[in-house]
Amino acid sequence: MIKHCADDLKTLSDRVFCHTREAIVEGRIAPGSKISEAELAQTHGISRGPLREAISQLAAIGLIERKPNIGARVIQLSSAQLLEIFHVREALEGMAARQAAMNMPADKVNQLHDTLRRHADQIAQDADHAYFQQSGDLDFHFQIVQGSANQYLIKLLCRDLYHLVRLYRYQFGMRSKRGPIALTEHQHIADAIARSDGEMAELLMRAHIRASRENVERMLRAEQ
Amino acid sequence: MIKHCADDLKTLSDRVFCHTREAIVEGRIAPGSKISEAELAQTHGISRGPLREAISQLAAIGLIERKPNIGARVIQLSSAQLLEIFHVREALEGMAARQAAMNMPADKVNQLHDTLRRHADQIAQDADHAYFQQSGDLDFHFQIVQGSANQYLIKLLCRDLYHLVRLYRYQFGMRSKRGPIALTEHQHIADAIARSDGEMAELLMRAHIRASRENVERMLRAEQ
DNA sequence: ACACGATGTATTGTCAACAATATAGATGCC
DNA sequence: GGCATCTATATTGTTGACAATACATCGTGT
Repeated sequence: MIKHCADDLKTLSDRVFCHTREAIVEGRIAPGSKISEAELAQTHGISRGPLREAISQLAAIGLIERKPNIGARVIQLSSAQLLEIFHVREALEGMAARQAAMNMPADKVNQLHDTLRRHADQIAQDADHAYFQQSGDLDFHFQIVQGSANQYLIKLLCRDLYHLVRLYRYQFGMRSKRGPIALTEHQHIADAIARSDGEMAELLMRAHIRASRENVERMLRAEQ
Repeated sequence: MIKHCADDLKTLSDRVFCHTREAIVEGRIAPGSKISEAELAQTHGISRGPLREAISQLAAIGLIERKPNIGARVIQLSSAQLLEIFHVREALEGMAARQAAMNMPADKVNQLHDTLRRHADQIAQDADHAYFQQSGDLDFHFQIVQGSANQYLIKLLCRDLYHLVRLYRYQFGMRSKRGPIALTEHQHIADAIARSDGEMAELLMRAHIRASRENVERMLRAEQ
């Protein structure tokens, strides 16, 4: 299970940043809603100084949009933006999978397989695969990105992009039947990494994300 | 020529962010040097409030590192980090070139060719190709990324990564003889985009960045 | 009834003082 | 002499008040 907030957050702005990020991502703060500095400061019991820094950070990772003298709003992903994110993920995570195949140490590969076994169990039990889709999926992707050993890539994906992914899952609230299929794809990717087959790992990862995107596209079309 | 600072920067923190970013990227603030809030605030004639927001933003784009209760330092790119950035660029700009081949409007393609003609002139005149390497090269890459029409990708590259690229060029101060070769590669990429050959555009862009990286690797080896 | 402008209110941007933490230097001890 | 500890200083984190900007309300004229 991923820990989204480090627990050694020393400054107020870091703590509020992290809490507010989770609140946004989990939909407790509605998409598109305005963020009032005074109000948020009061709910957290802090002054506006550190709060504004937290808001800056949230804007930096793209979760809120800020306009000078006007204020900050939680972003509302359009379907176009959603697909953009998928395209970027395809490029970056494809690369991550390739690098992971080359750099991931044996014990981390074992951990990856453990994770997948847990996911298989959960899918067997959980009829509508809610857990897997919301949290387990990202768990897998996280581990691979971490395995790439490219710090810049890790920061890009784990610090910024994945929170947007989490946000859209709440915003669009999609629940496909892809759970079991996705798990199989995950297993094939993990196998390629285990054999240090970077080429194949990238190919499979790209196909996996593309399939996920195409699934979303279908659902978007069906929606209207 | 790229404009790095928008001129409608309404708030103090935005202005100081932009100025300081340029100062760091151009080496006027030494890599690794500590950033004193009081000092910087005084030189800009502002108070520490907005200055701290500017520092947060600089940390968000990765130009400085900040530790709670200790302070902020300008980053000092290790050669390993430099190569990481090249790898990420290869993936992202490869994708950008492919998308640009599909989405770039005709007039923008013409502009791209104009830029390359100007670069050819400059290389013919400027014996050591200083201009081209420092500024012209990024000019070309900027236009292609813009042509991808993927807003998230554009933000990723233009807002964050390119400033790191500019920084390393000052930090490592490399001056290779690749100018003319790079220009040729640029022309081939532009041609592929003009024919809407996305596959080829990506291939050529990746090769171009890879060649650039390998050149840097050679120079790093030669240095020690 | 509608458009435009003035006024008052709410919100954001900025500042200067205060609190908390870390760094540097001096002192004492082994 | 080297090391730990305590103290003084400098730097960062936080706060509440003030200034500037945007928004809503009301009024006026056509």
